[in-house]
Amino acid sequence: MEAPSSEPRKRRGSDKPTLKQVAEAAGVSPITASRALNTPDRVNKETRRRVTEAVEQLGYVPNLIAGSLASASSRFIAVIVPSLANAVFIEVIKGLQETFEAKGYQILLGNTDYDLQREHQLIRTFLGWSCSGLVIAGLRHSKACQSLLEAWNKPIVEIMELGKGLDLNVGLDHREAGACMARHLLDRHYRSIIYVGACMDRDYRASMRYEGHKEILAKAGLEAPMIELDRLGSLEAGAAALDMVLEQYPRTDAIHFANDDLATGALLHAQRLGLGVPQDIAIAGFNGLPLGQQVTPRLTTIHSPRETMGRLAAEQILRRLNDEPITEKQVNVAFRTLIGEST
Amino acid sequence: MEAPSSEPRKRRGSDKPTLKQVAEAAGVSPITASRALNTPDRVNKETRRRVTEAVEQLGYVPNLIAGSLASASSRFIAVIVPSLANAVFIEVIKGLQETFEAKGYQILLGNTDYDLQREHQLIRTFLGWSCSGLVIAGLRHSKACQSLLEAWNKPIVEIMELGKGLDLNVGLDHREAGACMARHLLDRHYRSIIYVGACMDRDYRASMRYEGHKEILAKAGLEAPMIELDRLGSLEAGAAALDMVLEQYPRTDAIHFANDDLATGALLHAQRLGLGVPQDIAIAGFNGLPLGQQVTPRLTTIHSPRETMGRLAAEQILRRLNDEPITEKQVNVAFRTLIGEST
DNA sequence: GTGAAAGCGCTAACAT
DNA sequence: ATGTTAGCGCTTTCAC
Repeated sequence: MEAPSSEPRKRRGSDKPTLKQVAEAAGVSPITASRALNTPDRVNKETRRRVTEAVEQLGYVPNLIAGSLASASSRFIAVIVPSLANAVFIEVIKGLQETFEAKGYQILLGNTDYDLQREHQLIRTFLGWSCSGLVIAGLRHSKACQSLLEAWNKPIVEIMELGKGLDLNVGLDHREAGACMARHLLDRHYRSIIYVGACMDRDYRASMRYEGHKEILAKAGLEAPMIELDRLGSLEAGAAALDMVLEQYPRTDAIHFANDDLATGALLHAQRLGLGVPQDIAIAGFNGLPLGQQVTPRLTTIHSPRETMGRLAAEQILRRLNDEPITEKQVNVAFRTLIGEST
Repeated sequence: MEAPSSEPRKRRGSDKPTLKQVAEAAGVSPITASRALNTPDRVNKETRRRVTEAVEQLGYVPNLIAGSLASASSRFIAVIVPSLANAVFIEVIKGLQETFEAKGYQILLGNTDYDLQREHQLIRTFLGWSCSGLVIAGLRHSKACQSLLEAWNKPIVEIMELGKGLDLNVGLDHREAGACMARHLLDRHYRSIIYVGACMDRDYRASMRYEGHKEILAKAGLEAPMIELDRLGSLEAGAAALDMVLEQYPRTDAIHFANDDLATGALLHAQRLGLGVPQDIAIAGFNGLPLGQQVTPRLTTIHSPRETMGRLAAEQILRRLNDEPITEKQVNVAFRTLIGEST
């Protein structure tokens, strides 16, 4: 028993082994143990062996939090998206995750639910984790967000849409994509073309595509009517949208949907109604999801390289973190038109 | 200018304001500032106001890493899944994410790619972040993993399949699900029934369903042939599988697919081939994805409540973290049979 | 190649 | 309700 003198207070909660204990077991100082684990080349081979052995024997797991505090960097990458319900963002995340994980970075995923307030909150939290970089969907943020990020001198990539942003940018030209599809529909001699979007205040990239669409139709001297659904894109919503179009614009010969979910839903619904696609009505989408390529007729759509976008964004960040030169701060991700039999 | 005496070395890299500076600006001690932010009720209203004001004015963002180190807890939840390519896991993650985010926990997502080695590595890393809890897909882990987790006394939930595991469990009874669909097919008087799975060494839950399927057919005195594809489930793979079945087992009258992707792919392909579903061949799936409910004929399948599973798993962890009683360590998530016109 | 000392920014423990 | 002190476990800085 110890003498009952006034002992200094202690508060180590967990009994997990620390680097200090590993060092003791290996007969070296903590800093050497640290080097043996983090920069093995700068340590004598024999020393290294003894440390590794002590690690094994004690079942030591490095406390990454302590390491991050001491080194003021965390190997976290903040990723902020507006929704997890949308397959598009999921695939982007997949590309990011794979690229970052391979380089030893851990993603911190945040979901704003299309709420700029929430976005700001998330960013504050993530900055608190001393992230090494940030990937965020979209170029539109709240004022507060904007200034928070401007003051933050770590790499930032804004993805999905093309444009000058805070730092780096990887995205596609939605206006041009919309125009591209409109041109295709005109080429096929459709003249009563309607655009159908869903919650375009949130999914404002869909309205960018509509702008491109409208512009092309205007050049051809055509009106560009638009229907906006008040719920997010889904097969069900697409089916409902077709009904609306048939009722409100019975003379329509082609529908340009804001995404493949809507378009495919409409296509399948047309079959249930006994309507011929494209004879009675042509249908086009956007995204190039596998689904649209498996239905008959195959959906005409524009393929957006989502996973690639994630990968490219991650590579840009990694380049910055490794002090490699960045040739272009703005990366225009090409899209590809998939012509099916639905138009 | 200071006297050129031997100053103690300093190393504050970033110039971000610290809690200490906030405290100074507010004219209180750091710990009071800390309390004003973390436990506002334990601080005088006026003091709180001054602190908040200082925070605003300095643009202070709390250093969560330092806080975690000091308090030995991080509000991180580790989530480990075998794949991000599979819609099933995405929806589970969605349920987890929403529930945890609402309570101020941050998910740390790890993807094993069905590699147990990788799983072990991820768990080691995540333990290093002092996670408050862990959610992991599946009951099968490597020996090393198992002992690492047994020694870790924080809440763990193993999800997807039902069974006694390390700690808590939220899952469904795959054997019973497979049996259930087999019974349905027998009720509909199909007798040449084949099971089609994909990479069932990885997706071993599909083979559990096959076991249930086989058992029921055996009771009816029927063989239960099985085809296993060597690539993961997808619409394309389902289409290819249908071709294989037609060639290898031409007398088949029903196919029980391991998942909806395969089943729907086969269903759409049958239409391309001019085969009647279910007259020429019946098709059943598993998962209850929206897709299968939008094709004609609608797919007969079993709906697994994936997002709910995520939510329930999160709630179990939260209960543990809040020291609330856990009534059942094992939660059997009910599935629902969706009878379409494809069988 | 190795080590001693001094912090990283915050909070638990123990006062008052 | 507020303050003082002593860490949390690691890495940086500087010295040998």
